[in-house]
Amino acid sequence: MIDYQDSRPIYEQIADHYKRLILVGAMNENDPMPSVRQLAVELATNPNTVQKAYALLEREGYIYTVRGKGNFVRGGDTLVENHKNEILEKLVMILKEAKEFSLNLRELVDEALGRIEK
Amino acid sequence: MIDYQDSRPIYEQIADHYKRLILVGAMNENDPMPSVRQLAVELATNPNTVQKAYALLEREGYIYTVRGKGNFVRGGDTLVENHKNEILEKLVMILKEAKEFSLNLRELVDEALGRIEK
DNA sequence: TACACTGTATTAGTACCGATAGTACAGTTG
DNA sequence: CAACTGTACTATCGGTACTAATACAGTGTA
Repeated sequence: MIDYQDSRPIYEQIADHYKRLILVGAMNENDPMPSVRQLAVELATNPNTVQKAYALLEREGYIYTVRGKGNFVRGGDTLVENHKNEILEKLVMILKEAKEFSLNLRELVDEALGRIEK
Repeated sequence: MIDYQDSRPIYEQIADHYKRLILVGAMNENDPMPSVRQLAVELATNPNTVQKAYALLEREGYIYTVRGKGNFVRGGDTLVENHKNEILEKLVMILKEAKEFSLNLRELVDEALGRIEK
């Protein structure tokens, strides 16, 4: 699951992995996350690294923590909605840049969509 | 021109500044760039930092260097075209992610465009 | 209560990056 | 030759990101 060739930090890879599982519906509300220690052993990394990943996920609203018990998946449509907004934000940023340089936004978007459909 | 509050490195800010000037047409083909040493003095920074910015601009095709003479703006439509492609790439990346999570691309794009028009 | 599990906090080591500095080299122009 | 261009290389300093080791703290249960 961890790709050491990948330049992205381990904690980020872990976070993204579970973010994906949750958004896709492979994990549901209140499902327990693996314990910090257990996952650290599995991934042959340090509990702190896992913890950093979990902290990130918590900040972004994907999981919640109960001291002494564990981490659990936070459910609801809010998650999907938040994720959608994240993507929307990025999209707006890029399009704003394009607009600054007088590019034709519609044309740009259509071209992009075209490349994906295939 | 340099914003020390900005977390982005100085050399990147310099590069972006001139990239913008060139793309917008404020600088034209074969216009001379300020000399490395001169610009360093102006910006109260180090010649090496400016050089790093110029090296970046050269790698990306925005300027060309003539040993002993200086750096000059590389012109032509290629630049605008390249920049457009850069943006297009980013756009495709984001939309691909959105698609993975079964988001409605058209809807997403329209929402983004809507936010910009204002 | 004791133990085994959970997460939390602190500190330390390592590595990398950005910026600066100094110095030396090389081509161009007048 | 002098004064300007860019180029190359090395060294250093400071900050920050990442990971690790270790100790601390809450929860649940036999």
